[in-house]
Formats: sequence, C-alpha cells, structure tokens
Amino acid sequence: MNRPTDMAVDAPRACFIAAGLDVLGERWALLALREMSLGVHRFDQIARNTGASRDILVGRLRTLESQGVIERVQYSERPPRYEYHLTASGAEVAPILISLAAWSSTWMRDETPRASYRHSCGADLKPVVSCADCGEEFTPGSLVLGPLVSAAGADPASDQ
Amino acid sequence: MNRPTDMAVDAPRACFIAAGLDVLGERWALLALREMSLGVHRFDQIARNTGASRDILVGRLRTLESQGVIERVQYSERPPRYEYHLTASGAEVAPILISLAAWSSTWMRDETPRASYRHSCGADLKPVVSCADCGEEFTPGSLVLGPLVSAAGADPASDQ
DNA sequence: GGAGTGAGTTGGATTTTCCAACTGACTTGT
DNA sequence: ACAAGTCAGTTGGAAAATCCAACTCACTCC
Repeated sequence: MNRPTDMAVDAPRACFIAAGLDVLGERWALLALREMSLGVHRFDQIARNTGASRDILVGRLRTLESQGVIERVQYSERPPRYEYHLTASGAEVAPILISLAAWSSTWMRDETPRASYRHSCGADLKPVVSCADCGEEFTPGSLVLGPLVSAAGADPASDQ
Repeated sequence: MNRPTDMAVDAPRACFIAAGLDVLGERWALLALREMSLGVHRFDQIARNTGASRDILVGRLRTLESQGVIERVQYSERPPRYEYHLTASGAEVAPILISLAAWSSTWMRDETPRASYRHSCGADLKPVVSCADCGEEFTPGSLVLGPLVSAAGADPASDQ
C-alpha cells in the first residue's frame, strides 16, 4: 500500500557480519580468544597477556561462554577455580584471527616489532582464502550478498 | 608452560592481531568497510546501513583514512562532497569479513533471518583457509607464534 | 520560494571502560 | 605457625566513548 517514499526508514543491514561482531566484536573478546588458541587458559594470564582490565575481562568471558564460544572448566575444587577453553565454535574463530594477523602484518605501517604468526608447517603466515565449492580464491569484491537465512546454529548441548 | 617468545612477564602481548584490532576493531569500523565492499560509498547511506551514529561514523572514517584503509574521493565541487572508497589495504580486509560471515552463519544460534553472503560463483559462503606455502588447510591450532618482526608496511606516500 | 539532499557538527545524556585496591580461599616457604 | 604468595574474581569512582536528536551549510530540484 505504501511505496518508495512512505515509511520504512531503511533499517541497518541485518547480516551475518554484523551478528558475528555482536559476539566477537566487543573490546578484548578476540584477544581473549587468541590467548586460548595459544594455549593460555587461566584468568590471570589472559588478563596479563591481553592487557584487559580484570572486571571487563570477566564480563567478556561470561558473554563468550553464554554464546557457546568458550566454556569454563573446573580445575580445582577447593578453592573452586576454573579455566577457559574454546568450544568447537571458539576453535573456528581461528580463520578470523589468521586473516586479521595476515592483514595486519601486510598493512601496518609503523616500525614497531610485534609477534608474528606462522602456519604450523613453519612458513610465514600467508593464508589463501578460497571457495569450498568452486575452488577459486576469494578476491576483493567476490563476496556478494545472498538471501535472508537463519544461521545453522550449532546446538547448545554439543560441547566437546 | 607457555613462553613461545621471550617477553616481559607482565606486558600485554604485542602481536599483529592486537595491532590489527587497533585499526579495525573499533566499533563500526568493520561494518563501514563492509558497506564499501558492497559498493556503498556515501556517508548517509553508510550511516543508515550500519546503524552507526553520524558523529561516531565521522570519527571512524577519519581514522580509517589516516591509516590508509580508505580514501575520500571528491565527487562534487560545489558543495564539496566526498565519497569513501577502499584502498588496496581496505580491499584486503575482505578475508576478515568473509571469515566473520562464515563463522557467524555457522555458529549463531538464534533463528533471526539475516542477509547471508556468497562467493561470486553463486555458492554459499564456505571459505577454506590454506597456507600459501604448504597448501595445507589451516586447522584450529595450526596458527603458531613466530618471531618479533616489523610489518611489511605499505609505504605511507602511496595512499591515493 | 519551499522542499529535499548530503555531509557533516553540536550538546547533553547514557553506557562502557579503566584503574587500583580489595576479597576470600586456599598453598607454599621458613 | 605464621607470613607471603597465588588465583579468580569484586568493588567504587573517574575517565572515555557512544548515542541521539536536532541543527547547520551549501547547494539542487520543483
């Protein structure tokens, strides 16, 4: 009944990139996941290695846990102590970290020496992102919008 | 247990992931880049499609410009009007967006329908990240710390 | 002349983050 | 035994970032 000019002030794009950022895009979240990927699982060490304030970090870890990205694993009973581990979902954040590290080491333009990353084969980090279907490498611009869909949604019960 | 590089015991890890997040990790930055990747270059439309406040968005765009990730291109002289375009550096943010979209569409566990993404070949987004050197796929855990190095650093004069 | 477009800017409220110190329940060293 | 240290948080207040709606300025279109 109404058309171009009338209502619906364009709402922000609801896409999977935006949704992913709701979970992973808050400050310190990806750095905390980086630590767990590197085998650091304890609160104090994660706080030290990321530089996050302890109070903020608690909040992030709780959010990531509630989203099923990490899980708290008890390693001491008497004082109850927990460590943080990646779930299957969290482990699959790796490609994001890899892309970020690769972009950064290519395009950062200061001289600051920083820890680099490598593939476990020993080579410098040079990830190639290709399409599982056609095998072609993704080039800038080869990412295109698809239809509206719901996420695959790993079921919350399936922990490792 | 974990001391891959020898760093001061209490300093946050200075790595390329952290450095990348300094540039791309602020709120709205990646969504603005998403818009430009999708061919949206004007301020008003970027603001609408991302949902960012206009004042904050101005700040982000200025930061991204100063980092050489995007550039302002004048498209009208009187009134001076600019649009925002990805530089070579910005175009290479695509793998990050792709990984994020793929992770999100796999692991988000609500039913909300969202815009999905595809490869330009038409297939659903299923990126495979592999090592340019050995060809092996990156598996969770195959990202390992390397030595301290400076970034390749696109030369600051070449942004135009 | 009035409405509309586009790219911002402004001021004030709200939210998030930062920081250092503190807690409580242990464990280890002397 | 007692002091000191470890660990995973909490707490409260200050500082910074963000949100929001309205406003500006310079045009163009009807």
